[in-house]
Amino acid sequence: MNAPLPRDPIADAQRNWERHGWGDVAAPMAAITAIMRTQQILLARIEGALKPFGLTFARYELLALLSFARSGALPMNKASALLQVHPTSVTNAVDRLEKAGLVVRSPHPTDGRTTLIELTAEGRTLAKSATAVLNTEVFSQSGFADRDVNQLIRILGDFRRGAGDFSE
Amino acid sequence: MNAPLPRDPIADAQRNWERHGWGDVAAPMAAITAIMRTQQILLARIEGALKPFGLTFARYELLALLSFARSGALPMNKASALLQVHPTSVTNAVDRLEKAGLVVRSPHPTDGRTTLIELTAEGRTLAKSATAVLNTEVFSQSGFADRDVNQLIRILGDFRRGAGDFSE
DNA sequence: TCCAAACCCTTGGATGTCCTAGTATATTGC
DNA sequence: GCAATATACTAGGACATCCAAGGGTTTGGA
Repeated sequence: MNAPLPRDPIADAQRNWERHGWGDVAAPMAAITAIMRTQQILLARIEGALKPFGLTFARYELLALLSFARSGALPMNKASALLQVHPTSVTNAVDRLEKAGLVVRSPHPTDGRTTLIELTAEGRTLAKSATAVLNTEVFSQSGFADRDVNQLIRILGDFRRGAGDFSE
Repeated sequence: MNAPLPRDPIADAQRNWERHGWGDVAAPMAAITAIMRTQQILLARIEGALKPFGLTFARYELLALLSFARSGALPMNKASALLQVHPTSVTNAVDRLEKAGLVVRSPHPTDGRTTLIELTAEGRTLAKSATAVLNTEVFSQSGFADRDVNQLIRILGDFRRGAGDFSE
């Protein structure tokens, strides 16, 4: 989009932190800010790749999750837990996916409180195509060295475990 | 919020990718998904720490940026470039900060197109307090090991440079 | 048995991000 | 000098996320 900046703004921020007497937390501040910016860049790439399918990342994630479920269906609360987003975000995504004919809501057979989300044939097909494009256009050219990918998986895995995401 | 999941959902996704014949991109997919989730966790912590100040992270970042500017003022387009967000996002943040009396818009002395954002005394004080809290409550207990922090800075720095953020 | 507590999903509201367009001001080039 | 192009900011709209609250369904203990 924009021309590259002459200097790394996050490295500058780190120097500012040090200069103002917060040297002991300047590095974690910089790491966290870098994660924020990296997420923003990656999300933009992903959304760009999904746009031709009329999907956003949030909706794609839900489709992909369903496509890996044995029956192609999951309770909404389970989807919320696995995607680690607020239940209302799932409601929102399902509303739009349903309107697009990619999923259907159906009542849970034994628990009246629960709603199942089910992939339609069209939804399953679209998920497959979108995954192929994401894989070839985004994930296969992530811009991370192979060694670094494994480092990231390990470091962020430790972090997420520490944050209480999973106990494994 | 929620109880920890029994297993890491991202590791599961990685296995699903491999099982479906996308083994060559399963690792980058997992790393990218982990970045997304980590960002979400960190953002929630930061927003929580800033809430008592009536600030969001977006608004805090702008205040912090201004507080490091020599004159305590910056053109909006410069802020947009340094924070690496869309100009309309800066407009939005400035609207709210101005309404809260933390910054003021003023015309650029020589360029009629440009608007300067300037910290008020109150804004400068609040930025200082908020920074202190963020440092002690979030950055100093990031949950990353020191070694990992440096790894992250290096890996994500390489990535951002490769993505065209800066040329340095 | 029966009511309170727990759980599930949805609605409505606040924010943030981006995109597209529109208005105003500068710069460029002929 | 003036028209065409580039820049800067803002208005309006689409989406996503979270929180708070409300209504229906289950569960569990008195």
